[in-house]
Amino acid sequence: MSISTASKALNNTGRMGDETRERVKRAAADIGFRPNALAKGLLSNRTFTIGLLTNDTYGRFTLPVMAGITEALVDHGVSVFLCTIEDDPALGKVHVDAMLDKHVDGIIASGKRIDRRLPVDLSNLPVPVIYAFTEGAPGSVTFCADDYQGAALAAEWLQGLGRRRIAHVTGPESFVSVRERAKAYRDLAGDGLPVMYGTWSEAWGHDAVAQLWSVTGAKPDAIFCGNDQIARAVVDALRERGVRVPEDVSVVGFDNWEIVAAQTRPPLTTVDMNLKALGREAGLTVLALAEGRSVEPGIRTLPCELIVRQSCGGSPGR
Amino acid sequence: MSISTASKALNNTGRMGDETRERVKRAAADIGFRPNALAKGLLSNRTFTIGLLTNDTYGRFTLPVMAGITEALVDHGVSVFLCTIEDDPALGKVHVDAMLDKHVDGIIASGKRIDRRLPVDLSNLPVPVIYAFTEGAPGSVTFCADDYQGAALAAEWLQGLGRRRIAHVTGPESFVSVRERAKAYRDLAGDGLPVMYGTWSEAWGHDAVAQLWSVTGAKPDAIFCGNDQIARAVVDALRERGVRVPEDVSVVGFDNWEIVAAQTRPPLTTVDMNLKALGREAGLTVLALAEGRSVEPGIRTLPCELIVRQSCGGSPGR
DNA sequence: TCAACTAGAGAAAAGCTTTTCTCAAAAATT
DNA sequence: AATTTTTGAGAAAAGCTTTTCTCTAGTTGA
Repeated sequence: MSISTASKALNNTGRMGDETRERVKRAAADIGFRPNALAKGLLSNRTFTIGLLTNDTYGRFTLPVMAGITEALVDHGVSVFLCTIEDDPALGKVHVDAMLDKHVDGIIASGKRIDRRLPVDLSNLPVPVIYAFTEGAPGSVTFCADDYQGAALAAEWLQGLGRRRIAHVTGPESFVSVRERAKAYRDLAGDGLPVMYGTWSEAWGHDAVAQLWSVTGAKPDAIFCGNDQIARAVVDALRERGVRVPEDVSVVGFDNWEIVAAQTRPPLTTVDMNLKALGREAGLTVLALAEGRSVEPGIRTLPCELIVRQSCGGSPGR
Repeated sequence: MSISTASKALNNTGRMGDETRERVKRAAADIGFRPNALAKGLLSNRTFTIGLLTNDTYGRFTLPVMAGITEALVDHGVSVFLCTIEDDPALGKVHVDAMLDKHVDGIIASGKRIDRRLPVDLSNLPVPVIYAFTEGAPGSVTFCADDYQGAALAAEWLQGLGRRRIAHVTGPESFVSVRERAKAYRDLAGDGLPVMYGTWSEAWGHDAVAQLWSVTGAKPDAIFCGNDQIARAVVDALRERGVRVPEDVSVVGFDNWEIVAAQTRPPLTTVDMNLKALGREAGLTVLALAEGRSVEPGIRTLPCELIVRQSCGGSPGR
């Protein structure tokens, strides 16, 4: 039995007797034969391997993205190198070089905010690069969540519940996401209340509540928070003041970070950016590029989703 | 110029004139030549690639371990496939098969508790397997944190601060880690107070405080918690009751999960399991095995470390 | 001046698959 | 029965490096 015949039998290519083909397959199964992906890759220029580059050390955003990528690609036999670079250009280069040496089929760059680049040059690489939840190079394919739509979802939900004096306590104005969310808030629910910019910390959530409740006059009946950590602190601060959530004030978070949103009392109604779906899209896109299919460049915005828990009142159906 | 001469020049092997060697190197640098790792791997049976298998979807434990592995191995040119399998044996097999096809140099299995196996058979694999923060097969190399020592660290710290009535609020007794920590607590500080087993949730932390403060008589002057989430809830519950932390009661957590420990008010003094160091050791060990060096099998226990913040009083120097 | 070495460079094989080409034998056609 | 066609299988090359072996030309010593 020649090697080439065996190869053809296993790949269902070439022409040969059914009996021979079956015999080869059985024998291969018997000895537990596994084709060497290295040899295959050497020949086909496909390694069924991609690299995921990120500077999100905690994995807050990258892990869901990664889960999506893996979910989409595992069926295609693709494995993922995860490379965490801590805003260190040298480390970034080392990892990218290692990935290129290993002939990854493509690279997905990810991060922790959509208006910052990774500290590494990914232009003119011999493999396709796509960006997910990080700023992409001009002319590249970039996936990100629709902050405006997500914030609108929150604002509309609060209004649908009858809330009229809605405050917005959010992160630093330097973030594009913050500005987008604030814009949606102002367009839909910003009736006179100024947006309160701060930091992404619980401390800021406490502070903000203190500020809101220190002034005389009507208090907000809802607070839309820039992320779940702020929302959690807001809920805690309100409770400490004897303000009931959700009876007196509804609170909405952003991110749907289970670990925070579900542990808050009451659990947070919050906006989910669908990072897993984003990862899936990114994975399928990089695969398409790796296979030579052409993909329209540009920024693809994926819709957010409102996860209804108990911090607003209302129920999933409204 | 022949290919073999070039190869020898670049690898500093063979004998040839210095001038020739330099010329080759310069030319290689000029055209940006990168040796193909696939071809190299085909020949040497080393791919400089390892797989990290885990069922810890949130990455709470796996990400620090991964960071350690990467840190230790990136200098050796090793890249890491991260495969998250959600307690799904079929998915596990798919990932392991994909890794074997790609001829990883080794596999590190990790998880979210040290007394559970991953739902996938890693025995009799053609590559070395080592276990980090998950239960290993008999005769394997396993790394884990020293729960007893870590808990002892906490207990001794509290005693050193003059605390005498120390309570222990922890997770489910079914966890080996819980039992180990409770043992250390009882050996060192369990003067009559029963260990309070519960769940790994903030709700349980609140409950436990309610229980402790509902009985008449002397209250604890310190609470050693089984993880940071419980500790956080304990601190919150105490504050809500008007009990001052750390003046009236000292609280110690476990895990040093920054996201929780640092956001708690006051920030938590807590036990760090040094998962990054654990990852480093695991990485170096799997590399050693891949290189054919022999490694003593058994369970390697790495010491924990106390991270002093403000929930106990005291200062890093005591 | 000739023999024996040595230095430097190239040729070839190995590692594992897939694919294309070739070839022999069997089947079908005239 | 002879020729063409089809079928099944093997040989060889390609993909990229490294390593071992071979060979030529130049050098050294007698």
